[in-house]
Amino acid sequence: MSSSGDSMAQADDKGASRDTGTLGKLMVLLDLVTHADVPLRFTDILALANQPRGTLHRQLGHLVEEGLLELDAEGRYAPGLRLLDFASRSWARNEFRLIAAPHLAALHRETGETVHLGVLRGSSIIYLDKVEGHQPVRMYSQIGNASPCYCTGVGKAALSVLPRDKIEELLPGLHFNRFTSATHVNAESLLAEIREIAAAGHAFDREEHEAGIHCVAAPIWSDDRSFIGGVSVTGPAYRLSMELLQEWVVPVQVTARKIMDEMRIRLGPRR
Amino acid sequence: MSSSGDSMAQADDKGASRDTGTLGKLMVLLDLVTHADVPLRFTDILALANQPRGTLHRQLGHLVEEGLLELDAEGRYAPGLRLLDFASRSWARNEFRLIAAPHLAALHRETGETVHLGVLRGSSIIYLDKVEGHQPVRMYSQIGNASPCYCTGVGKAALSVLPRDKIEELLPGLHFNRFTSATHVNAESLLAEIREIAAAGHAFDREEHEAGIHCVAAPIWSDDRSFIGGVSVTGPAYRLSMELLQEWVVPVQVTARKIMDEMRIRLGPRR
DNA sequence: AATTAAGTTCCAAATAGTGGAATAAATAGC
DNA sequence: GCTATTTATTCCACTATTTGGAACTTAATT
Repeated sequence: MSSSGDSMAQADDKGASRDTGTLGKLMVLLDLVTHADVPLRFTDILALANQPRGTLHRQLGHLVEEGLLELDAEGRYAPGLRLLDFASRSWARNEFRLIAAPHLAALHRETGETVHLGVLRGSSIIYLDKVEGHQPVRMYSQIGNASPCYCTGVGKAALSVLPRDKIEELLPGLHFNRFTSATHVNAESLLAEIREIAAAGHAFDREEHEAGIHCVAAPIWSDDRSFIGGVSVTGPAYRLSMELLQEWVVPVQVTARKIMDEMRIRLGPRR
Repeated sequence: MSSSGDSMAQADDKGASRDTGTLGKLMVLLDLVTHADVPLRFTDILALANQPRGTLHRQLGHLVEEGLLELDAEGRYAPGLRLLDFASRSWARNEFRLIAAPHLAALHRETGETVHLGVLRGSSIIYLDKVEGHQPVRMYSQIGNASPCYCTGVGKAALSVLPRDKIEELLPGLHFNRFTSATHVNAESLLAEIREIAAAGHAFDREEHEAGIHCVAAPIWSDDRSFIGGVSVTGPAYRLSMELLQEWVVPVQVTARKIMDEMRIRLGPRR
């Protein structure tokens, strides 16, 4: 549940809003309401969205009518459940996840720790799958979550295989949020580590996103780098010592390799 | 995984499209692409959407740019991963689910079978949670899925507490899809069973949606009936005999009752 | 190389969105 | 219980976006 409230994991570039006309304006609103962690009243949204009252009112009305937002009896707006239906289909059909699933399970068996699969979207990592120990997992608590790329193992691994020009496009747009004392807070230190990761072929996260959580990750990419993600093994710092993290480097890399090999076969080599 | 491909679980009423202007048109497209079970090419969508080429092209472009759809190198459109981020937030914050979760777990412990929690949205049941045995659940395979109301235990239980006028609004819009030989295929037989269910306070599903699957469900509703859902225990027909189903009726009803009581406390009595 | 199909761009006309202001409804204060 | 104040909703002349037919470009096929 904890990491669910990461105050701001920008799902994509912010500033220069994309030119998607009416849709773009509505998506900004949807983002605003879904990223808040309590239902918002009309006036709250009015303040955040700076738009004229009339306009905002109609826009919210449309979003509600489409089931993307829900309006309760007390006049508060919350994310709508239609989003779940869309998402379940998006997830069920995702080819990358389907290919990776058995390899994640194998890695989980080998390490006994939680395994994550993530994809780079804009400057965020979207978690696509998770294999966790023992009890039934509250999956939505992690899957689908967008987390920043600069403070997660998968994120930093992904950045390490991003072409130079794409990195330079992305860096200026980052808003560094100091989650812990170990979080990167500027592009320079991040870039320096990215270079080390690129050379080593694996990334660590030592309590950069969440206190007490360690992680080791390896990147996954398509030949043309149009697709970039990563796989990681995560666990509590007291259990995943530096020695143990080091020990999982190869298994994680091997898993990433196997997934990439299978992608090349199933999705064709060029991409 | 199986029920994930239910060819058509209409997420809401079809025919008379709601008046949500530009957004409505785009949502129809998004629905179209997410409900297909393979990625669609431009021409495929052109045929399904009957819209002019130019218009469709721009609309798809906007959806892609916003991350709601993804366009691969071969020119095929698939659901976008941004949908996952929205959904994970929608799910994580859903109060009904949060309230129900411990009661579902208790029911699972008592019965040892799979427990589902669903909400009525339009003429579909959207599954909000699932507690399943043993191994880590592939949650998205069921959670978030929209299934028809007329052939699921939760769906029929929900209909049984829907006010008369709402039922009559809903029935004509239903498209009965014969999933098995036991599926209701017309409003009359459905309505007759709904009345029995209303009197009894519980619903059975005996292989109406999926062959070999039995289920017993009880409705959950807010005082003003603005919110309607249900809880169910599901399992293979060979194990859940008619006798055993009968035996779970009370536990399922008690669970529903407890959830409703807690909703009244936490969300206020009127709704 | 020619032919067909698939995808992309263009722009005047039609439509839908905008935003300020007025109205209505709900809350709080007296 | 009435008034003041905050909050939410409706209205409509003005403006911006969407529309859709056709022309154009690119890729695949014969």
